[in-house]
Amino acid sequence: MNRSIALVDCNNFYVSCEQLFNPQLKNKPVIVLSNNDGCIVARSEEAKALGIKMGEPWFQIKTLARKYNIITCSSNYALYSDMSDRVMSILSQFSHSQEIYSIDECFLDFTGSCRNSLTTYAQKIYKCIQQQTGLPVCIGIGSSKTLAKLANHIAKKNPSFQNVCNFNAMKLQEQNKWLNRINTKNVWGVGKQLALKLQKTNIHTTLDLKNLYLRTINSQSSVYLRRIIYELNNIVCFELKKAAEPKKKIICSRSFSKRITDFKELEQSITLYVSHAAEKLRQQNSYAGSIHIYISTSLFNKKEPCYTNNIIIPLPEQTDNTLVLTQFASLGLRKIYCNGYKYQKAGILLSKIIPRKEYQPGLFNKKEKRKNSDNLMKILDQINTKMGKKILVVASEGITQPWKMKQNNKSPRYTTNWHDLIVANKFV
DNA sequence: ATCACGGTTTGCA
DNA sequence: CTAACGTGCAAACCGTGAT
Repeated sequence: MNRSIALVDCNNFYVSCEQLFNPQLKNKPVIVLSNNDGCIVARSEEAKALGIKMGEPWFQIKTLARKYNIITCSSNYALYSDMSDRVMSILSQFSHSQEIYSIDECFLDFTGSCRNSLTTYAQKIYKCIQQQTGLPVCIGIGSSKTLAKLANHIAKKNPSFQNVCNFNAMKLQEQNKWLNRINTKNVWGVGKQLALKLQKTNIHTTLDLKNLYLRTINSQSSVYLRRIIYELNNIVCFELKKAAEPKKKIICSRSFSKRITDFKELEQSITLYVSHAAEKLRQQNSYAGSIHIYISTSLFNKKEPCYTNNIIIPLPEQTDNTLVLTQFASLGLRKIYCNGYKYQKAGILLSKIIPRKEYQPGLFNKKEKRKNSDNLMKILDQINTKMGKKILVVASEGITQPWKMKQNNKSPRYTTNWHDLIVANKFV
């Protein structure tokens, strides 16, 4: 049976969230910046029209921004993830199967529903999200995830579709006509490099790629590309993932707002990152067997002396204990730290991750010790959940963190923080 | 010749 | 006045030592 898979994607999600709580931003060029106010990660339609590109470094377009009165926001993840939760929760009510793919998009399975009515049903979903959250979304429907993504792309670019594009309600000829207008680099899983490679073999449009189907059996293309081609031909290769699979690696890294030379400050940042990663580790019920620490000077600044170093520390036994992990992290940092450099970035990586239930204690390990550690972490997480994040922290995170990322223009956390809401209201 | 392993690079979103 | 460019993850790739 042909599947009916929908991809729901919020339009310019971060910008739309900002506009929601500050209506003055509507119909204006607005952009949202990445962490540390580094690069552009979201643009309103008006900002796109001015030629501002995704991923561009902010400082490079500063003059342009001033000239056109482009409104610039730092990213406010507390706000975006809360709005995302609301959207996802509403969407979950429309389907028996939902995969949350990213902060602003999810797949819904509609296989089995009546085909003719699915477009109308999607319109209803659109209206419901609009009414209950105020956020605009687009919905693409196709018989595979890859096609759903493409249908969504078409709905986004062509206002005549009124936010919904349903490939499954379209004649094959018409579908192909649309695919022929889309460059391969817009296909899910095809990036800059693969698109270039395809181009060299004279494959330019998504229809070209789709038509490789019959010729692909013994071709040199990778398994991954073949799956994409199958999916374009209505054969499902990527199923919806019901539950998030546990991560095999957990990374936490940040750039600093100012260059760090001091060991103590580097140690603070590393401690913070380890705490964060360990929290994630515990959320997915895993232990890590190894921790990786790395530090580096700026990759872009050619004038300053360059130094990067890293160390991998195998842990004597797998753990999720923040205190144990931070201790090993500090030891590692001491080994790779070199005095006299201006550090721009630090990060940590947890690997050799195993499910907690697969843990095998060493021959001489005391069972109680493990139990105590588990309980301590449980209480730590419970307190931080109940009393607010960061009520309990490891002391070596430091009190003030002068290196913390730059966010010069962050909006209030309207939906998750009373204090922010009160402050916001005073200015209205 | 082949495999497992682990570090490094590449690619994508 | 100057300098300023994000993050997370998996898969592919590649060298090494063991069998």
